[in-house]
Amino acid sequence: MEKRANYNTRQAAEILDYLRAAQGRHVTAGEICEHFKAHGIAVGTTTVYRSLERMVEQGAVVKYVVDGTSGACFEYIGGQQACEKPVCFHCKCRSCGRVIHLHCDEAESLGRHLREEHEFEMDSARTVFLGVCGECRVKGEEASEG
Amino acid sequence: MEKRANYNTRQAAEILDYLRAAQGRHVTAGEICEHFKAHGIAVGTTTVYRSLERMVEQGAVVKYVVDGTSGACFEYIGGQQACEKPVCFHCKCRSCGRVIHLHCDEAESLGRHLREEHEFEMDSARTVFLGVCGECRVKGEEASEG
DNA sequence: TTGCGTGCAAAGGTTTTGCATGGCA
DNA sequence: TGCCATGCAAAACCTTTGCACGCAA
Repeated sequence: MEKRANYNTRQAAEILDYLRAAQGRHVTAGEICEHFKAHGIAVGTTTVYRSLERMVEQGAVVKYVVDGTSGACFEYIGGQQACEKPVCFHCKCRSCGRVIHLHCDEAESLGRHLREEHEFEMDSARTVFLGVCGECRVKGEEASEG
Repeated sequence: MEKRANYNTRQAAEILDYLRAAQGRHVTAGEICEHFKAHGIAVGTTTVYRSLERMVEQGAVVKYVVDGTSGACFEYIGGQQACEKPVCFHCKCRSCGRVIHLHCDEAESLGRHLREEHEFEMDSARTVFLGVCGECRVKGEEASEG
């Protein structure tokens, strides 16, 4: 289905492994690089950035910017697109990292609106709504981070 | 009450002027610096960043981080009340990279829906709808892969 | 051979920090 | 006088680019 993924190189596999193991957490490119360095895993910085970029393009990974100064965050969502529903949105809590899956009409109608009124074709599989979930809001764990 | 705003310095006034004049548009710190330089207005880079930071703290300005590599965007909202109305949404074309800014009801109602039905408080300032813009769609530059 | 992924080193851009100066209450 | 904003220069960071090498088809 997908164009041949580049996950068959050792480096890409390492990156994906790390991403999978960290699922539910925010991971920056820098963090991955440090991890590799600390564990003697030979994967260069450039490769991390370029591989991540490809994975995002291919939809296996999503990228978002939580804070302009701490680097972009990446998250593996590769297997999550196996929803029967045609449209699936993801809401990610940036406090606890949990991802909520949505199949609601409102999101779909937003997509329709964007397409019809703004000529923008939203890619639901790759769009992540960032925010804070109910639990974390109650706990007031939101705190800081500009 | 309102801690004395730092708008009484010439520099802060210049920044605010620029921000007001650009209302409805997103402005980066770098853009402001360049503008000052181009017009012979003496305001240093450090001051721009620090003033912007204060204005954000004081609520006169909002800061968006749409893309980690192009600098944060700022927008003057000084006169507006701290209402439930999300300020702005962003649609990013992953073909040409352009970012479309939205202030539409549909996006707001999605935010409301998420809050009421899914207990999810979407952070509009950091959520980016990924997709393809009209122009690129027409050009068919997007290519398959999906 | 050809194409793609890799990696080092260096560049590019944004934002922050250190330290001293200047203005206003 | 005291506090805060300012500004220059340099540093710190994150990310991208140029160029050459190696591996797999």
